[in-house]
Amino acid sequence: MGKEKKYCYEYPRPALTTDCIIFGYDFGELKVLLIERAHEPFRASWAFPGGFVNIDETSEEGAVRELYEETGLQNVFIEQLYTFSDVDRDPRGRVISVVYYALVKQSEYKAVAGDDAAKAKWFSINKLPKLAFDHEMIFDVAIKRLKSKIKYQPIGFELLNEKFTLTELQQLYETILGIDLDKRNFRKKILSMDILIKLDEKQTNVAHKAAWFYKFDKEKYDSSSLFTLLTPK
Amino acid sequence: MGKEKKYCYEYPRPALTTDCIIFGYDFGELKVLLIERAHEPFRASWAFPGGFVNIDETSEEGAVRELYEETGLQNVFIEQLYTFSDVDRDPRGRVISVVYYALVKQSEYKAVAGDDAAKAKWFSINKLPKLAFDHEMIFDVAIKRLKSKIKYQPIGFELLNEKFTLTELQQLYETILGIDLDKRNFRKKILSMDILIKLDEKQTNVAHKAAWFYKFDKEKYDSSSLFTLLTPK
DNA sequence: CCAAAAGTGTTCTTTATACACCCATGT
DNA sequence: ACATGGGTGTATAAAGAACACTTTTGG
Repeated sequence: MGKEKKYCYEYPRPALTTDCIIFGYDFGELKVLLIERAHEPFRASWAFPGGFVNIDETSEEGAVRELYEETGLQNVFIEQLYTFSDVDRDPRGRVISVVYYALVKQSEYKAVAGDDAAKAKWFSINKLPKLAFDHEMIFDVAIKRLKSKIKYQPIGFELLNEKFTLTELQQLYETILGIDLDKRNFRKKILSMDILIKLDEKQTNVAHKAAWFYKFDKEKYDSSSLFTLLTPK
Repeated sequence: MGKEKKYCYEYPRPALTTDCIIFGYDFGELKVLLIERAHEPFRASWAFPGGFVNIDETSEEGAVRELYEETGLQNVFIEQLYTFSDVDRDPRGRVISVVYYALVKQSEYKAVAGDDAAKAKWFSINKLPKLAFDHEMIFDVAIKRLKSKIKYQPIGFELLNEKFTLTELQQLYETILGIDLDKRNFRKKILSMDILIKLDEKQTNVAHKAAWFYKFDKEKYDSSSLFTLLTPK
């Protein structure tokens, strides 16, 4: 009786799913969280977490829910990426997917691995396995968006801890953009934006001069307008 | 028999629609094309052209098809904007819409008014009527996207004729961005990008010095990387 | 000859880039 | 005392912004 087809319409309708590319950052590497699929199609393949959107929730609510169910993650930065609607993108039939991307703070990064419910695993974006469905295409769109977005919106903070050093922030930018940045110029620029708060706290137990911690000043950012970290090329 | 509900599924599915914000440019004004709705809900209200996506077409194909059916427009620049999925955005039930925006060349602008099939009408974006559904919200997203996009991608050309003068191009930018630009600086910048071809042709029958026509060099643009017309603020 | 828009360079200011040494801390 | 990464300033180059007059054309 679980297979009854009791929802009927005058015209055929596609199924609506949502997927989420979850970016994390660890040890100087940009990573994404993948789920090993338990069922056909693409059983045992890796895929971005996602699933069917309920009839009483928005696609974003669905993405947030699936994210929690499959990875245990909550309260992450999430934003709509693109809607994929190729007719043959899913062998089960017509399925369209509203895809989101999320950024996970380092403090929450570990939590995922500890979640026993899901077969979730972080992969460096340079060593991705073969992906299910059209998820390789989706990934390409996501990484491109992240690279371009980070240049003019301070979303980088979402991948670090609440408190971070300027060097950590710089390394994050270098990793995502794949380029080296000059330390003095980077600091000059990011500090001149006036969106960082220098905390009264330094690193401890480091075998070198301890760095000051900073945090992102969300209020100040929201009240200002956009900024640009790098001039677009 | 037209009302038979013969497409049945195990779980409820939202209906999938697509809408299209069509931007045009005329006499120094940025306009959008609206359709007067012939049926409930929102009968006699104005709305962006759109409709249900067929089961064998992508949302973009649906948008292109609806655009043609409702306005006669073909071969326009079109790009996905955002997917709207609020649970109560359509009184008929759960309907999600993958929304696109399109840019129409001036040479095709008139064609629309001549199409007798549709109750289509251009409205200045400063004098929009009340819109159906959540189309006011959709418009806000679209205009914001257009303003930000035009700063770093040469989509402005899609709103002019094949041949245009630099003054026309400048006025277009001024209209969309709502700011005045310096003539000499604008020309210096746009010409230095090397994406315009100066034609061997001038204006005729103008009561002032005739301006040279230019056209957009798509090949050169595609082979280069992004450019920036204005530094983001 | 008048009105209207086209076309054209230079100066100044702001922003970006390149670059090297001393400092604090743990081992 | 040494190895490690933290923190800082200045000079040069490039880009952006401000600004005014001459030219061409039709009426």
